[in-house]
Amino acid sequence: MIDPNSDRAAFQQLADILRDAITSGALAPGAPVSSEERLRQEYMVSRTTVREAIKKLKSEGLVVVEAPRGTFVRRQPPVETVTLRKGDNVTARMPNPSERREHDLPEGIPLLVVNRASGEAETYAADRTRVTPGP
Amino acid sequence: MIDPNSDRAAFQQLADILRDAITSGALAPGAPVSSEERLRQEYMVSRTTVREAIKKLKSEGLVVVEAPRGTFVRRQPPVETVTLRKGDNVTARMPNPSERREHDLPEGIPLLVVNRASGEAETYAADRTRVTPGP
DNA sequence: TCCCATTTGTGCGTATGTATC
DNA sequence: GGATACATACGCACAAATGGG
Repeated sequence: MIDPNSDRAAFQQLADILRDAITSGALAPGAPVSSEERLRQEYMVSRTTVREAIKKLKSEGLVVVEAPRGTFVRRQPPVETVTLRKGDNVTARMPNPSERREHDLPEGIPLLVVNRASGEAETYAADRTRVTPGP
Repeated sequence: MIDPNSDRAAFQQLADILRDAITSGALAPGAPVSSEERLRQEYMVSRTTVREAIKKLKSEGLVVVEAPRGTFVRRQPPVETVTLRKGDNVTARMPNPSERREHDLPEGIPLLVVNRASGEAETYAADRTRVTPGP
């Protein structure tokens, strides 16, 4: 499963395996990912390697870690729509810690920034928001 | 500088210190961040702790690591504008590895996904793109 | 060209704390 | 209370790439 002699790092290979399982649906939203210890045994790597892989998936927004319950495939929350008016624009970036608290954002979820023509900026959790042009 | 007895983890405290330096402008875009070894000595923590802090800032899009040259404060690339038409919508998420390669995205930079009314989806590097409603 | 110091990447082990079950 | 599981933090080692002399 994992080739220590590959030029691709072991933790990357493990992340790839788990990512495939998630995106293919083999691991459904809400499903638990094997514990660090189980993954360590199954793939014959160190716990460090397992944790690096999990951290990668977390940064991609694919899993949430609920210590010490376990690691789970992210569920998709319902999406709300924000409407753009003329002169507005939208960008996205990663939130700072204060913004993460404010929006209750898990790691790996970007912030949608809506800059209104008035000069004010509104921020939204990207996993819960869709932006459309005004009617 | 770093309080080992604080309830805030050491690596978080270090990330906070470096983040402040960057957002305040004390560390300008393009400027090198001290090496892991220097930070380790300066703040009296392990290399693991330093690396956790750097990884945090990377996931926030604040720094780029150019091994083995060093770690640098991110420069802001020029921004291009994408126009939304009626029936389109925009979301954002973190890219998968293939998308990161395709757009040459550093870590910590989200992907802007423009879903056209036609059903096609376009993706853009969030740090180089601004989306506006059509005329 | 070659050597060397620097720096980051990766991986191992270990230990302690804390929250959940 | 005990077992499990994740968070944090320390140590060490080697590889690979860069840059200077």
